[in-house]
Amino acid sequence: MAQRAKATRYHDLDYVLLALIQAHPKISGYQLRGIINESTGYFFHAHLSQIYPSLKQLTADGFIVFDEVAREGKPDLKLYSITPAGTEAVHGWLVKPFEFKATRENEDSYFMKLILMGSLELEEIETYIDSGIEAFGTRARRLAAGDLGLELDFISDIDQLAYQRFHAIWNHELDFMVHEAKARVSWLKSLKKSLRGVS
Amino acid sequence: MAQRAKATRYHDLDYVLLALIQAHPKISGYQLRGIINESTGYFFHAHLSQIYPSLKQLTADGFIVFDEVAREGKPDLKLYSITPAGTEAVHGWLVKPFEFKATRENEDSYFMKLILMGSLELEEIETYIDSGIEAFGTRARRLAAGDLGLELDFISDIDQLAYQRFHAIWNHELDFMVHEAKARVSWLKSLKKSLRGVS
DNA sequence: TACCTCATGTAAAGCGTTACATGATTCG
DNA sequence: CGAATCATGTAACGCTTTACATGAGGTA
Repeated sequence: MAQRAKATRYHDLDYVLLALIQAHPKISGYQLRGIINESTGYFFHAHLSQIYPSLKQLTADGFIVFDEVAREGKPDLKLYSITPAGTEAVHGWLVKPFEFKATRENEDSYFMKLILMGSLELEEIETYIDSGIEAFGTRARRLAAGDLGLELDFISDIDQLAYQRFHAIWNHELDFMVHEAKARVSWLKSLKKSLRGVS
Repeated sequence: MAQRAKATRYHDLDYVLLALIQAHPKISGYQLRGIINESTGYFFHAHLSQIYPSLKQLTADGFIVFDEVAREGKPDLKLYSITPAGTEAVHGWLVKPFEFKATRENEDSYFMKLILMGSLELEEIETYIDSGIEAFGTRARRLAAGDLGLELDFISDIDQLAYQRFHAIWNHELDFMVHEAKARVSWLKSLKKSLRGVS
């Protein structure tokens, strides 16, 4: 029985690295961390101790290759570039329909992925944006309808003033979430227009 | 040499549980999960396998106590209530100045904590809100000034159209982040007014 | 002199998710 | 009849963060 290597499970980090290497060939792991944490750090961040093993794996899988630059008294500098297999892998990830969940991390993943889509076809980007318009629109409608979100029923046995304050804060928070979801929809719509202007 | 127990490190979950038990005495771990995941789930969520050990620890530390309700063929129902020591602990956590960082998780922690502040004094809540107004205001100003945020310098060696698309998306994203930070400031300001109306 | 940046990497500790164990009742 | 909800808890697994190891050069 042929021994097949245990299938590697790729994470967002793997694809983010692949996309960044594609946008900027001959880049080091250290530089990649800089870009991830400075430019996309609000949505996504990674440590070198995650990046190095990931690059190792991606190299072993033939998605990237590196040139080694010897430097005196310092560890060799490894400058990575993407391979055709790597290009295919990122593309596959980018066009794979996004799975929406009602959490902040999930929404941030959506925006992270969008940031990396510059080299796709316009149609592909628009399909992705449309999926976001639908998801955030649905969310805004549900929140506004009170189907989900903040409920105060559980508060009991505390004084009336505290109850009213909880109420004021939670209601306000709910309004804000609705507002935010709506703002995202209109943001995505205006991005679509901008991209049409570019093509 | 007296053997001192290794100091327990408390996490946000511990305080969230404490605050929710305070707002709703005689509550079970299972019910707490429901409240956390349904009402605050967008900002914060927890599994039962985290909640049960946390409640155990909080009980051992004297912050909460429970009544055991026997049920036929089912595990005993444990209904928790907060102790004076527990009340003091949550209060200390709530009034401890919030440490702002430039990540989404950190911002969500800020809003999570705010949600639990209903039983504080108005002044304490306002101090907390003011710290948020300052932090998000500074963030909005910095982003708008281009001091931090998205930089495209790293993109190279790719075709002109892709570059322009990256540019369009990233600039748009930056605008959105500025907008969002400003929206938070005005949201916090209007919350302050609402709370004054309640007192 | 002490610290930060560059540059690669491994090891251990900590935290979060999934799976397991048990079992009654209700809903589709 | 299977799945979900209620209800408590432990164990294993996996991912994330911090610490360690090495070392040059520049800055405060």
